[in-house]
Amino acid sequence: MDAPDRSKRVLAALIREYIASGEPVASSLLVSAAGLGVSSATVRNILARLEDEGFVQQPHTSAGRVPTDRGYRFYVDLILEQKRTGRAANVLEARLRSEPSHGALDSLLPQVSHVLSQASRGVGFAIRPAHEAAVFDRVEFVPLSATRVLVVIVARGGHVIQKVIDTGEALAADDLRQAANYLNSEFTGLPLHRAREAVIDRIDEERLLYDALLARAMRLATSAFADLPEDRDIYLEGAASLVDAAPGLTVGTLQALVQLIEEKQRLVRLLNEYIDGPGLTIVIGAEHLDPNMRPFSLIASTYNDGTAIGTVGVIGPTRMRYSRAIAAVDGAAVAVSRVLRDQN
Amino acid sequence: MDAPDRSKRVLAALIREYIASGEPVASSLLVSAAGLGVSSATVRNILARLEDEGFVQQPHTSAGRVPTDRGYRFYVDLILEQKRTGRAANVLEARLRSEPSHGALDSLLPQVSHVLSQASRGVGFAIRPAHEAAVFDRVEFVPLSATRVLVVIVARGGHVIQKVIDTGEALAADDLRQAANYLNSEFTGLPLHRAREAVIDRIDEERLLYDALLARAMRLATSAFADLPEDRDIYLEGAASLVDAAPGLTVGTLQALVQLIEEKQRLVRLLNEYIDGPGLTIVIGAEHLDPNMRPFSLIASTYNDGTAIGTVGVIGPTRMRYSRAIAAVDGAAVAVSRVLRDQN
DNA sequence: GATTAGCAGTCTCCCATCGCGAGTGCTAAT
DNA sequence: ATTAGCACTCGCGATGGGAGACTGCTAATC
Repeated sequence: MDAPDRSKRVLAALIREYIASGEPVASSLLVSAAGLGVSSATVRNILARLEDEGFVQQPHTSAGRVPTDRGYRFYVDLILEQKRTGRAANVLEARLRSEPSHGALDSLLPQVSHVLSQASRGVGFAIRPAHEAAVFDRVEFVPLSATRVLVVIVARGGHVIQKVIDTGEALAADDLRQAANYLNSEFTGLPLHRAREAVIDRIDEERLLYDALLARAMRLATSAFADLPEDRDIYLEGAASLVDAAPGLTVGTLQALVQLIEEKQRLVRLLNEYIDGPGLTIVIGAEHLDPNMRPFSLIASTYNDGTAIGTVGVIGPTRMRYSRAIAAVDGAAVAVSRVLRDQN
Repeated sequence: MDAPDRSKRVLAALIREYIASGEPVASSLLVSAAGLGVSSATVRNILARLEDEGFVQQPHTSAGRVPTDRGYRFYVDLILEQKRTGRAANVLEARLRSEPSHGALDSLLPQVSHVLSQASRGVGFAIRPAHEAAVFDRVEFVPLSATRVLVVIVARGGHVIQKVIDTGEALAADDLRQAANYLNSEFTGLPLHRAREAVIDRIDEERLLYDALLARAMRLATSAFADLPEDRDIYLEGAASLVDAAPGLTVGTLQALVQLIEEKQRLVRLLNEYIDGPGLTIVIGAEHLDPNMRPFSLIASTYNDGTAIGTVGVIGPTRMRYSRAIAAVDGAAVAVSRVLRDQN
């Protein structure tokens, strides 16, 4: 192993070649394609070594080599070392800013998922920050029928959460307005989960017993803040392109994929298992916990709007254009963060 | 053709058999399974005739028969003749009513799509009524930031439509409230599209020039009612089960399917092409306009809440349990309509 | 001691061949 | 009109052989 450097160059070249062609790569092809000044026999020796080490593998004895997931991991780490994220971020940022939109997440994220899907050969996605992290700004009650009320919670940054509650008692529009005013004067600025706790604490205070208005406000607040939908809006595009990669996929795998698209919240759960901090998260093939995801790689990164954290990323076949995809995901995360921060 | 009646019985039996087994049906099997008192040779004669007429077909010379799409059409029409919709509707209705929900569409429709997906071997879906048909009840403006306002339009029946608009001028909470009050007093009870027209008419009236409040209200109303999101909420379940039917499907077909799930609005567009009135719509295999949909059948029906019309239905392989699926879809439409009407 | 040319070996892929079995169509008898 | 009987057809799976693609190994070379 006295020329580990050359080994690495060969491995990288092989992976690039395989990503481009999809065919097992022969030693002779490596010699001509990647201009290393050695013979195919030498390359064969190197490849044999790489195979022992688990970076490549032969579909069958007389075939060329194909990267293993471990090989891809090496390649990805190599890319991460020399990453220059700048370009992609700037291009995307310019594009996002040029949008005739309010620059709100609603218009940003679909575009991001679109761009990401094109950069990889797979599914691009973009997920909103979770409600929990949001900061309570204001609540508004809109009466729908005698006892049903639409609760509109406005979070800092203009993000809106809503749900319908049943009050169990008939409330006049005025009652609702008073309650809203009270809650808005009391709880503004608290993170949502803190606000919920604060409401619960307050309920124990005795003066509630004597103040009907207060009591009503707190009852409303309790059901308004309870069970906020866990759903995080998620934009997703390009699933159809994954079907191209399908030939050779298990039925189970294909189903896992379809379920991921059909019930988007699954994706959120999947990501929660992996992401533990800001920055890039990359999970390659066999590194997946769910066996059905093993034919795929996941590249994700987080953006934040100053308070809350959202996610953007890509799911594609393990044979993915990593270099491009990583730049795109990383760039998208940076671009979205920047656009959002300028907003507030 | 002196015993067309027997032909029909044979055809129906063959289709039932094929739907159950998925295997080409042999003449001998038909004799034993469907108790017609004739020999297999006779059945073969009948089958030869049915094949000439295009109702069945042989995968290859020495195989049993498989129904054609035309055969399925015959079968479906047969079912429709003797349909007794009652049972399924009642079972489902009981189930929907027992829900601890507010009986709102939000909780009704997911359940419907679930039930329908189980009844067929495919995708069950349920679509909300289009906004356009909704009747305007009340509007509410919730300020988000200096110039951004959340518009909440409440339709008769408690259905909520919302969008964010940019007012272009800073408006105080009081301004917004006055505007809302004015709009609510003027336009309540109008169908949404009529309300929009009414606003436009009103703008031409000259007194607007002299009344700042009025002018502001109409400006708000204009952007509030314009470009209401066309998106019709759509609940969909069971896409993964269609993948089972996949072996033998074209890549294009599989992609069409995935796109239908990924971008649900496509389904709405698809349905718009077919549905022209209330009641059952059934499109079988080759009857589809989109070639990629030809491996599938679609069964849909409409429900209505007194004013607006929504859709429920099923998409599955042409080899579908039609009898069960039709009963389920029809029943679901009836059940949803009944539950909704009792609500109002 | 690393590299390389050359060559034998291996394995896939493609094609043709060949029974087997299933189920038909046809014919002749009822 | 129905039916029994039988020859026939065709798909399917197994078998085998030839071509081609790359490799691993050996022995020569720098």
